[in-house]
This record gives sequence, C-alpha cells and structure tokens, in this order.
Amino acid sequence: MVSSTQQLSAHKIRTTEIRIAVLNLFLENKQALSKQDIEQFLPNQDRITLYRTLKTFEDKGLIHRVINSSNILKYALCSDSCSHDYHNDQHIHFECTNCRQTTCIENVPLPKLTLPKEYLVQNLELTVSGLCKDCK
Amino acid sequence: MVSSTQQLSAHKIRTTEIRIAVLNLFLENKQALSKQDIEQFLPNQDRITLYRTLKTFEDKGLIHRVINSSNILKYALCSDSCSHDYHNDQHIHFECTNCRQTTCIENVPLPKLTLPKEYLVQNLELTVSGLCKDCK
DNA sequence: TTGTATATTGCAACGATGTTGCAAAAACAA
DNA sequence: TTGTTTTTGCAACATCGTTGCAATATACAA
Repeated sequence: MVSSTQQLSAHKIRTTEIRIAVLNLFLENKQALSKQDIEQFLPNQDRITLYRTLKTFEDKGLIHRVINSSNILKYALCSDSCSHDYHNDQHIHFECTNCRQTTCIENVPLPKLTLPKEYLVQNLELTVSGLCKDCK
Repeated sequence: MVSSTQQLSAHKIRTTEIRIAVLNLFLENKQALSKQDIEQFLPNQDRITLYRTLKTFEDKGLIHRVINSSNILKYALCSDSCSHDYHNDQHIHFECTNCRQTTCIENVPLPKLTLPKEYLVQNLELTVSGLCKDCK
C-alpha cells in the first residue's frame, strides 16, 4: 500500500495539504471526479489552488481527463505507469446515465480498429454510457 | 439535394437568417465546428442568439455533440435519421492532433463490446485521435 | 536544527462563456 | 393583411479558466 505522500514524491510533486487531500479523495472514491465534486468534498478551499492542483496532477501523470457527452470535465487516477512525459491510459470509461458516476474499466481491452488508410491512428478514447450496477 | 431551408422545416425549426447561415456552414464544411469556429465564419452575430441556435439544432436532432479530450465542445451534422425525440449518431469521430479538424467517420462500424455483467450498455462514444490525410 | 533557494498558495483581476428575462421584431398560418 | 407564436438582441448575472504577484510553505544542504 502506497501512501498518498509517497505517491506525490514519486511523481516529483511537493507534498502540501491540499494535494494530499485531493489525492486521497481520488484514492478513496475510485470514481472520476469533477472539480465540483472535489469542491463539495473539500469546502473552503481556494478554487484557484484547486485548479492548479489538478493541472499539476495532470501534467505530472497522476490523473487523466475523462470526457463525457455532457461536457463536464472529470479526472481519474492514472495507472502507475503514467508519468510526466508519458500518459498511458488505454482503457474504457463507463458513465452511468442515471447517477452520473464515472469509472475506469481496467480489465476490458480496447477494441482493435481499422480505419481507412488516410488516417493515422494514435489514440482511442472510448466512453460507454448506460446503467451501473446500482442503477440497473 | 435538400436545401437548408427544407431541412429546417423538416425538423420543425422556423427558418431565420442565422439558422440558415449556421446550417449552411455545417453543410459546406463537413467538419465538426465549435462555437468559436462558427463565430469566425459569421462575425457580428449575437453570441446569445448563436448559443440558442445551436441549442435548438441539438434539441431538434439536427446536430450532435462531438467531444474530445481538449474539452472543446464541437457539433456536427446528424444523420438524416435523427429527430427531436431520437438521436442516432452511432459512428466514430476522428480528431487530428495537428490541425484539430474533427470529422465523423460514417463508413466504419462501431466495434462490439462486451462489458462485465454489472453494466448495462446503452451507448458508445468513440473518438479516435491521430493524423489526418493532410497532416500525415 | 537552521538557513536558504525554490515552489506553492491565496487573492485580485480579467476575459470568456453559459444562462435567463424581457421587450421589440420577425415568421407563420388563416 | 392580421393576429398568434416564435425568435432576436440586449442587459444582466453567475461561473469558470487563467495569469500576476506578494506572502507563505516546502525541501534540502550545511
């Protein structure tokens, strides 16, 4: 079990109060979190500091963006293999249309795709929506 | 060939100047367009009216959202089968990481996916990024 | 432990954007 | 053409992304 402090150090991020708190939120929730979600969990935090915290985490390969059709930006923890110079988040995201909870699905491989020759494929972003276990 | 005026009527949208202009933009470009893109093509248009135009088009099944990881909301023309009560935009989106142009790929079927039983899949959103013909 | 170099925070400030209300103008149907 | 309904353009407000800057906190070497 790696502590949030150790995880920050491993990504060369200075440990500060808010960074530990935000990282712990991600570790505890295992869900993609929007800025609003985080603000609810951590009231009285400066919104600009939170903005910069998430930006730092993203730059350093600690979290990645999760996009959805409602255009609310969420973030989720990266796999351990991500770093500041390489993101490696090849997995499906699932968003429940009812409760809006969004999770990373790690154990289903991304499908192989063959596009017409004129396209050079570099990355796939696959978001599946539907009902989660609790809402079905 | 269906005119933009006819297309608006078919979706029960009143034909006004800005609506015809915006719809023509989509018909001519065959690209997904952001609000900023449209404002460049149509300067001196009231931004609120444009906002409501896009909202109306989306509600009535004329355009659909195209999401990408940079979190810039774009819209693209729907297939003819979309209407105000049913969107049917099952296709891949391709975004060029260089020129940022985003297109709908109509002739490649969406892959079949099998998720763990606890998920009820309703919709797939697949965005492929890479290099387009011109940027390769 | 203490001092210092470096990074982070919190605040002000600004622009961009989403959204609603409302009166004037435009589109539609008879 | 006339009356009804919708749309537009503007004001207004909230929210959010972003940057600069001074005060504060962290990391590390001595």
